[in-house]
Parts: sequence; C-alpha cells; structure tokens
Amino acid sequence: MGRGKVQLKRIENSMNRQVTFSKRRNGLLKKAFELSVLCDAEVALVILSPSGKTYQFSSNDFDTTISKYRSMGGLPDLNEIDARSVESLRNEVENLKKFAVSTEARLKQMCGEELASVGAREVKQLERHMRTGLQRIRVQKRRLLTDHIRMLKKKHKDLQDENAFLQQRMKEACKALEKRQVNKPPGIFLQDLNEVY
Amino acid sequence: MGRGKVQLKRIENSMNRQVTFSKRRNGLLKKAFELSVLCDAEVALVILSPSGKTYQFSSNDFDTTISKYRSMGGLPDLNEIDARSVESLRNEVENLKKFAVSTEARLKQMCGEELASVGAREVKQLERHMRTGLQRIRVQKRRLLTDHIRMLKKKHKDLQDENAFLQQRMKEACKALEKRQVNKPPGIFLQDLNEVY
DNA sequence: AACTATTTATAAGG
DNA sequence: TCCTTATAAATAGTT
Repeated sequence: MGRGKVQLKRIENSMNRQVTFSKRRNGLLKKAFELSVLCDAEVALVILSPSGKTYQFSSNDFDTTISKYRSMGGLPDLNEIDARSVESLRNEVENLKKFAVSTEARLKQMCGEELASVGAREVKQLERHMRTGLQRIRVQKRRLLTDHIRMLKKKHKDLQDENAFLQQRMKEACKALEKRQVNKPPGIFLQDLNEVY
Repeated sequence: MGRGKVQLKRIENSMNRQVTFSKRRNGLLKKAFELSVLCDAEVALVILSPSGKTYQFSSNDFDTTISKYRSMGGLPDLNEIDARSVESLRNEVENLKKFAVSTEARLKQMCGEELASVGAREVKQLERHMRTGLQRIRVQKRRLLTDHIRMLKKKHKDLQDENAFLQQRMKEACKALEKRQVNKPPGIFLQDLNEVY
C-alpha cells in the first residue's frame, strides 16, 4: 500500500526505517483500537522502538488483559503466584506481630511494668511464676558460684603444689651452689645456677 | 476499506462482528509482524475475543518484551513493585522472627528454663531483674488487695447503715401496729403493714 | 509534515 | 471459513 511494494525484511536505510516505523506504528495502534471497539475484543499491544521508546495500547487495563491471557492460555500466571506469596507473607507477618505483642506484654508484666490492667487472679499467678523462676535462677546462680569456688580452690591447690615444688628445687639448688662455692672462685654464680637446671 | 465506510462503534450484528473480528484480527497480527520485521521493532500483541479465545503475537519472547516495556516505559513495574514488597515483607518476617526468638529466650530465662548457657554475670543481672519485677508485682498485688479490702469494708458499712435504717423503720412499724391493734380486730396484719410503708 | 500514486485491508455478498 | 469484488484505508516514495 504505497507507491511501491515492500519486501518483508528489515529496511536497511535507517532514515526510511524510522519514518516507516512511525507511520506503521500509528497504523497498528489505530487498528488495535478499532478492533477493540468494533468487535468488542480485549486488545493489549506493546511496541518497543529499536531506539528505546515504548508505545502501548490496551483496550482495558493492561495487566488485567495480560493476566487473562496467561490464565486462559493455561500458563502459570506470574502475577497470581506473586500475589499468593505476598498474601502468605502478610499472614506470617501478622501472626508474628501478634506473637511479638503478647510475648512482649508478658515480658513487661514480668518486669513489673504495665500491671495496671492486670487482675488479682493474674497477679497472683504471675507472682507464683516469678517466684519459681527466681528460685530456679538462684539455683543456677548457686551452681555457678560453687563451680567458680571449686575452680578457684583447684587453682589454689595447683599453685600451692607448684610453690612447694619450686621451694624444694630452690633448696636443692642452694645446696649445690654452697658445695661448689667452696672449690671455685666467686663470679660464676649465674652460670652455676643454669647448670643446675 | 471495504464496500462501505464503518462507524467506529461496536458492530451490533453479532454475525458481522464475528466475521469482522476474524478478518481484522488477522490483519492486526500481520501488521504487527510486518512492523517488527521491517522496522526492527519489538512488538507484543494480545487479543482476547469476547467468546474467550486468545490470540497472541510477539516478535521476541513475550514476557521479556512486557518486562522491557514496564521498565523502559518508566511505568510502575508491577513485577518490580511486587518483588520489592516481597523483599521488604521477607525482611520484616526475618526481623520479627529474630525479635520473637530473643524475647522468647528472655521469657524462658525468666521462667528459670534453659539457663545452662547463661553466664555468672547474666544470672546475677537476671536475678536482680526478677527481684525488682517481683517486688513491683507484689506492690500491685498489695494494692489490689487493699482495694479489695476497702471495697469490702465500704460494702460492710453500707450494709450496716441499711440494716440500722431497716431496724429503725421496723421499730416504728411495730409501734404503729401496737397502737392500732388496741382499736381494731386482729386478722388484717399484713394490710396494716402495707399501709405503713 | 504534506501529498499522492499505489498497495493493502476489508465490508458486503455468496 | 473461504472466495470475490468494490471500495475504504494505509502507506511508500516523493516533495
């Protein structure tokens, strides 16, 4: 439809290609629109120019049409999958929040805060919980303390042993030194000590 | 382009509409194809017939083209939005879980459970927290108790007052009755009482 | 961008 | 759905 027939292949002349793109793009958009109006059809059309511009027509909401197309074509609808996972995440967040709120409230109660709204029965129960908790904590504290003490005692004993050992060695060293000092001139004290060990 | 000009509005005759749809749909698909070839453009086209059939053309991978369109068009990319919201939701879930874990651990510690891994310093601190918590809880308990007692005392006093009042009235009633019983025959006791009140 | 010769699409009818 | 044909519409090449 023009002064000459065109081959169905890429137009090499870039100027021509650009012009033809402009004309045919408008034609295509117009025809898409006409089809949707005349025949009551749903049409979604996207055109991307090689230079990076985008053109679009959709008779109805674009995404809706695409979704419909996907689901009708039996393809897995990406949007729906996303929507579902978003939904489940929201639920999870909801539940976690509830949990966090109740745990935090409990924690605060145990710290003795925000007790105004707590009734007599709950306070009693709470006190009991706290007492048992405190008892157990004290047991653990005692255990840690005794462990620590035992450890210190052991260290103490080890040090005493080492001390005794060292004193013994020291005695021996002094004896050895005394013997030699009789036969040798003085001034080699350190060397003699080194020989002993 | 045909034997008559057509109005740009829905073709009412359903037979005609069907035929026109078939023709124009093919024309549109053909032109979309031609545009993509001649001008090296990326084209994605979806047509949904009112009767539920789907027709599609895309010069390249359909989803790729749609994604490109979304990102290039600067339009809100639904997929990206979804991805972002999914990402942030995941983060939120992550944080909430961490929070829940730490709060729960704290709570268990305060109940005296799972103390094995807790060090001496922490146990000491924990005990202190528990003591202050317990103290406050006991304060609250005492307050509730005194409130309760005060309330009971007030009720008691109210009852005493009412009682006194009733006794007074009773006395008066009896006196009134005695006076009348001198002048009247017996047997109308209840009626007399009613008269008094 | 406007023009126009020509091709192409398609409405109407079978 | 396809064929035919008259005609409307689109557009290639030109200005």
